[in-house]
Amino acid sequence: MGNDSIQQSLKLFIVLSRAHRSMNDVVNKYIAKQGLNPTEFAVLELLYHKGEQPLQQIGGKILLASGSITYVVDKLEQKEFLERIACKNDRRVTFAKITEKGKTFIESIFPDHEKKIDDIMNVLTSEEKEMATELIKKIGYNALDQEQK
Amino acid sequence: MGNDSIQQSLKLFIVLSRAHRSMNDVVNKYIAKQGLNPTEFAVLELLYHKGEQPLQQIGGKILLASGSITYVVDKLEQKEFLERIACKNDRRVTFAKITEKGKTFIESIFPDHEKKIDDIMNVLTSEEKEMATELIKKIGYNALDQEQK
DNA sequence: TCAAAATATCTCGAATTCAAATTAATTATA
DNA sequence: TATAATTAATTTGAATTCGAGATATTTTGA
Repeated sequence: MGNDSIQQSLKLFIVLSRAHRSMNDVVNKYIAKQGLNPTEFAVLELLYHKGEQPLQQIGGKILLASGSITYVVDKLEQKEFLERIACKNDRRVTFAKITEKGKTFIESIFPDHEKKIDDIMNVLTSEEKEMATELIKKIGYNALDQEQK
Repeated sequence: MGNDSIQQSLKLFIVLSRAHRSMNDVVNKYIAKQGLNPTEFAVLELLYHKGEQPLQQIGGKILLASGSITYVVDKLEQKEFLERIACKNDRRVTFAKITEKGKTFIESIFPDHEKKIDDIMNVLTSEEKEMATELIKKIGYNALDQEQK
């Protein structure tokens, strides 16, 4: 009945939470082994794939508070994986740009990173992955809607 | 091909991550409105449903480092939602036990909390929820296995 | 055109989380 | 027993993350 439906929902909530945690633990463990924390990796990946970005936009894309960006970018700059570049037109803005050293680094770890994720997901058939993606997407969009309210 | 399969896996990974985030944002926002942080809520819920627990076991069940437990339990004790009780047999151990005030509090917010989750999940039919649960469970277990390696 | 208000961006300090060190108890063995 | 080694539990301090404030720019309207 209506009550069963709630129980189903709660169970799905818990299962999704646990899966996400386990999944992330695997990925983060590998990233940590490379000497990065998950946020640093996310920023570096973004700069590698999308090119140089204003700090502000980095925050928007990986959903990070602006204060955290300063800190993460500091770290990556110390490691010489990126450089800060002042914007000429707008003195409020600073760009972050991946360095050659950073590029080389990420290219050395990315294949294994993808393999880890594929190893996790390949417990499902191609059709199952398709279906899971669709169902979870619905949940995600609906949650976003609920958030507005 | 093999390459498509990887793309499928990566996509599923991202979709699951985003859904988890949106879902949690909804739930956490409600919890924050009640003056708790997510960890505090998790601890209180555990004590409410499972009875008094040694601090150590709280950490095990909600996957929290022992140092974090001390902090969270301090907070909840200040709010008078739980009390520390020394163990008689083993002087190393401290129990956390929910107080009447804590019980009353959680009973006042739990129905709405469950409703939020149900609202999110009910974008799926009962059959879809069943299927999503099974698929995600597989992913979660497999990730746990990968973690061992 | 200039001043005030609104907007955008970044950094600093507070809050949260975690890892390492500390303390206590148990077990093994001399 | 008594001592040392192992195991268990907690707290302290460091690392990370976030929210509020400081600074720079743009826009509005007098």
